Amino acid sequence: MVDNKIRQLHLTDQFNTKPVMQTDPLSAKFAALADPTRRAILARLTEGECSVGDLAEPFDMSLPAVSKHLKVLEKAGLISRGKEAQWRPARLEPMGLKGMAEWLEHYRRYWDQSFDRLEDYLRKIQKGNDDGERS
Amino acid sequence: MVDNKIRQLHLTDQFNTKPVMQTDPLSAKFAALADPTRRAILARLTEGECSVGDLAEPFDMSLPAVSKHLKVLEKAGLISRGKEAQWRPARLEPMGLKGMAEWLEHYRRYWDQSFDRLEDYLRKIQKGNDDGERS
DNA sequence: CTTGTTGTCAACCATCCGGTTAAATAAGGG
DNA sequence: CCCTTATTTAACCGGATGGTTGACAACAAG
Repeated sequence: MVDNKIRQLHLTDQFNTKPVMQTDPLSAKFAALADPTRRAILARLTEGECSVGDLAEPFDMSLPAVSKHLKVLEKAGLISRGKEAQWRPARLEPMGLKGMAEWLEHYRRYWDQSFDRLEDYLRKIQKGNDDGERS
Repeated sequence: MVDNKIRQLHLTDQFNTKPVMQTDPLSAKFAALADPTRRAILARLTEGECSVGDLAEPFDMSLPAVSKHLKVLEKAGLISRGKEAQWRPARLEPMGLKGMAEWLEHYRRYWDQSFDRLEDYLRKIQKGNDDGERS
């Protein structure tokens, strides 16, 4: 009970980003999009480059929070940041989503092409496959 | 100022699936894929229905861990589970990825179509857009 | 040089996440 | 019945995540 509180005394979040952390690029992209705020930010950026303050305005959320979201998106390669006087405008990184799109494309046949017939087919060969493997 | 935090304590992970937790379906799907193990499980399932034990075998990981991953994938609607004697085989849910594919499709033009020309274009209109908005 | 605006950094906090081990459940087969 | 096999549940642990507040850096303009 008490040890829970003591355990992490001098390691704060920004500090311990260094020790661990080797996320592959694809995971980083998926993780970045697994948050509605960040998806909304991306959507907003399709309308054009935008300052942090303007991005933060529609979200009931502090500025640092938005700043963190932007950092996540940037690390994932989905946006890039500029520097214009005291503004750090964010813009969409056009190729950012390509990796995911390619990954998804690999699975396209499972929903897209005549999937009702395919679904039957899948269940059939699946039955056949692992009946032999287990025992 | 912001009191939208319910903040309950003393709830362990399986138990507190009930109190809070209102993840939208799209976030759940992206989050589910933001883990290489789960993506590998999906890949494996394209080869056919598979038992938990067989799924766990290539990953140096305990059985409960795999079971949890499967639960995440199931909640995200990416797989479904069967019941065959004492086995609970998992199979790919063909329509599971469709939502994400549609979301991504919405951004397709940002990387796909003659993007080098488009990139220029983007930066241009972005500059123009928010010069007027701020100040 | 001071002041206001914009944004980040640092520390903190509660919850979530991905793993563990140990125990419980489910089903089949002597 | 008991035993074995397959899987889930429970409790726990440490790091990651998403938010907060407060301090500070950078720049523009009086």
